[in-house]
Amino acid sequence: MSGDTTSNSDDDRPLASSSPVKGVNGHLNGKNPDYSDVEMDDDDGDEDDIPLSQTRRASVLPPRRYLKRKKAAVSESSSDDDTPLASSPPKQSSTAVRMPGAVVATTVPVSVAQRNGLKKQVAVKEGPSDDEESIQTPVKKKPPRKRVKNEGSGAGASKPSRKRKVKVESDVELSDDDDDDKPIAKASAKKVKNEDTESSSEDDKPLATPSPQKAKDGFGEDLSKSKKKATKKKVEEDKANGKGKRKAKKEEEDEEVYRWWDINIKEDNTVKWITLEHSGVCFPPPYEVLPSNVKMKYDGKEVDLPPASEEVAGFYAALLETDYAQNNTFNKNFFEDWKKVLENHPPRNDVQITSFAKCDFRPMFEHFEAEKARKKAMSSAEKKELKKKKEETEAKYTACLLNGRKEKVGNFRIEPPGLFKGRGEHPRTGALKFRIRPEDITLNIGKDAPIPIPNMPGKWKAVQHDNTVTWLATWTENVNGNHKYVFLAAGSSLKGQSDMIKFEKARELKKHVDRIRNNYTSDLKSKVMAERQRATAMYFIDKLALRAGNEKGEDEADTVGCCSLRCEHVTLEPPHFIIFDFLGKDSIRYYNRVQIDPQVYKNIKIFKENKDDDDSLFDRVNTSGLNKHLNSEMKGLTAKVFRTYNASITFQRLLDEANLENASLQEKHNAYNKANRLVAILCNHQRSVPKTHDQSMEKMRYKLKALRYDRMKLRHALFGLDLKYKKQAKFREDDDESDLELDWIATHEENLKAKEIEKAEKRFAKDNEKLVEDGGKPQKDLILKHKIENIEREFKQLESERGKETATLKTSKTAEKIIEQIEKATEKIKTCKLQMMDRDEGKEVALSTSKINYLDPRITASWCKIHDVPIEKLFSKTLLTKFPWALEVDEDWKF
DNA sequence: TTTTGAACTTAGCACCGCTTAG
DNA sequence: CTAAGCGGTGCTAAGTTCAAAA
Repeated sequence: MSGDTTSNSDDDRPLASSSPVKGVNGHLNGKNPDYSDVEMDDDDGDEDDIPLSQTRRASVLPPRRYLKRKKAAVSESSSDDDTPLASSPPKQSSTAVRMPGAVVATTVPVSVAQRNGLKKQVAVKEGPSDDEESIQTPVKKKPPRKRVKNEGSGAGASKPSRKRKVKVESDVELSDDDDDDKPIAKASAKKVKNEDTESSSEDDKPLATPSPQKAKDGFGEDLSKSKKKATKKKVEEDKANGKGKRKAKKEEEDEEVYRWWDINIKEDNTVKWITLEHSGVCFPPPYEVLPSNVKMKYDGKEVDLPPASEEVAGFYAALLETDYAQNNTFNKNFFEDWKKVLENHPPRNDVQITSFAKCDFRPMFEHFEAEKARKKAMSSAEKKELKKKKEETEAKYTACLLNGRKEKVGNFRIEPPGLFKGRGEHPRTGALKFRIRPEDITLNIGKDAPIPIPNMPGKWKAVQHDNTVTWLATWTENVNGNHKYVFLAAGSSLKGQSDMIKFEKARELKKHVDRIRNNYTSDLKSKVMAERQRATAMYFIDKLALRAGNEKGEDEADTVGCCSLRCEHVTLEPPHFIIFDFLGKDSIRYYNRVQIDPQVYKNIKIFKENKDDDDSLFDRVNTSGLNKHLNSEMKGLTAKVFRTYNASITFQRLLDEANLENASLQEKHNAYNKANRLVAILCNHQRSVPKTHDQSMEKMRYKLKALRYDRMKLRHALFGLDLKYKKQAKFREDDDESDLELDWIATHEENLKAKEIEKAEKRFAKDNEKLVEDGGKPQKDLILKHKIENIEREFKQLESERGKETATLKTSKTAEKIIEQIEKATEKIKTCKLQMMDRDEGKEVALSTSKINYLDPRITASWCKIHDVPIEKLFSKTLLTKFPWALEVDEDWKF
């Protein structure tokens, strides 16, 4: 651990971010210390023009950002003195960094008009290539982008999305034709049944399943072909050496496995399916009114709510004991929306509800709790029965028919109504999420497929047949106007294919990454502001795996990513450190202090000059421009590919680096998890510390101490046998024991005694039971008493030995035996310590996110083969079904 | 252009059922 | 056998990306 800063600034690997530690704070601050230094190594004196363009200050900011930031507990650290750069612009910048051409600009707040004038100067000044960009004005008007998506209810029925040009059949055929001589056809809908070998399936391109495959399978090009061969070979091998058997068996269970990965996947798969049949979506059951004795109170009086408003009240009541109920925004939004419902469905007993504070939802809450308890208390048979019923009603929704093959559907259950649970400081959190009806839902389904009947009264909003998209149903959620979709499950071929394409794209980046890095490294010194900023942003995206960072609207939580970073989110610390502190996706805090390239350091300093805290750091960069540029570096490259690439390549490297010669299974597993964890830290995948964490740490600490105690006793006993051992270093008291205070020992021995006694009593009782059962009579109580007395005596003895270096063991042993035990104890202590550290370090790191989304599963699969680890140890069942395409790689496969 | 829309991936958390320690 | 603790899953929010609309 530790590695706070960046021990490894090796150029080509992501900086290990210091774990998401909180505190740290080693900000040296002080006023711009060594500027000279920074300047120094700058061979190109091109600074001057940069700041210039920089000077315009934003100004247009909606004040809210500012306020908001202030609140956001995040940036406490970076108070005034740490940020010498940002705060008082003119003062420093003008003096410290002198830039001839720019003086005017920097010292004087520049108006638009001036800017234009300046621009000219600037351009001239630094060499020929100055371009428009460097001058351009309105830096940062933050687009008051307000997405007023709203009530999706509008009429605008569904025109078959106007997405990418919808390629249609003709197109399909086309691609078919040209790119394959032969194999495609055969490859197409090959259903591999258990024993079905290649040879046989070779020719029976089953027309049964609509020949569709052709359309989309068929990858492209070189790569695909060789790859396919490889896979095939592999399969044969497996069969040969017996693994085949296992596989065959598995497949038997699944009936047919569609091995789409044996077929070439086209990168351009605009057409997603040829035929599609499904049963639509499953609506939640209607609201059931509460028993008449359960009523909320208003101002102490019971309120008789009609179902509609009772339901909403219930949504809130259920959350009474959660943090949501402590959140003012949440309460406000809920109450406002609830009042709207109340207007149309007022209490039947004429209570006027106007004050949130007077509402008492407790009775409802308690009723829910009771219900929960009741459910929990049901016999397991009843539970099973219930579960079975549910499964039956849902059965038809769980799968669909895609190109004639059965595929699992993902989220076929329509989200029940409730209160919107926005994360972080979401302005809309707590708002009422309406019940979705068929009228809200657009279905997407094959032309010839029967149109499903909704399981609640109503008619679909629309039914379309767009085979260029993968969703089965969609609706617009009322709170934020976001679109929701029903997609296939993660294990489906469609998802699998795009997953595989994703990782292949990331692997492709390997071939270009050196070049791209060279390019942006030299762009770090570009005279064009926009390029310089872009290069700097790319540096962060690459080295730190930051997200792209789109602009966000006013009615969303204030979170940022790379492009949307504001000055307040980064603090420079001489000589070459930067501290990031901002809220990212899901309002998860990203805190990282890292050493950065001196040029980047210098750039950031420049970018921050003359800006306010709430001004955009990269005012000339946005995600679409960035991605456009990335795409020009490599086809299909976007910011997120870097995350995938860096996560996977790092993972591969870490695994390769681990020395696992004759390691135990457990050790291998640990090594794997460690690599996984480092990646998770890189990607800042956090989780909230488990509620029981402190407690379980405490337990482990105690256990550790107890182990130390045991070893101490053993040592003492050894000395009792022969003092010569006392001289040997390995039996000397080590630090481990130094914290065994007498107090603690006393308590511990007390505990041990209590346990012993309890055990004795239990055994006594049990023995008696047995005796009675066998027709005998129970032992006398006296026996137990004796036993207990014995124990007491034992512990008296221990007590007398406290603080002394003597010990009597219960059973006398030889020195060898004791030594052996000591060694064992030492080992145990070590393991326990490791376990503790592991647990503690991992308490806020979520491993699963990277496993599911960022780590190429083939890395794991091949690693398992190399190290003979059953993959089930590392991949859960869902992961295994998600990655069937990855499990067959051979062991020399590398990301 | 810039903004909005659409579609798809990525994310953390609550809850549940299965182990596992006791 | 029971309670606790844990990983796995379902849920749905919150991102990214690309392309059409304004």
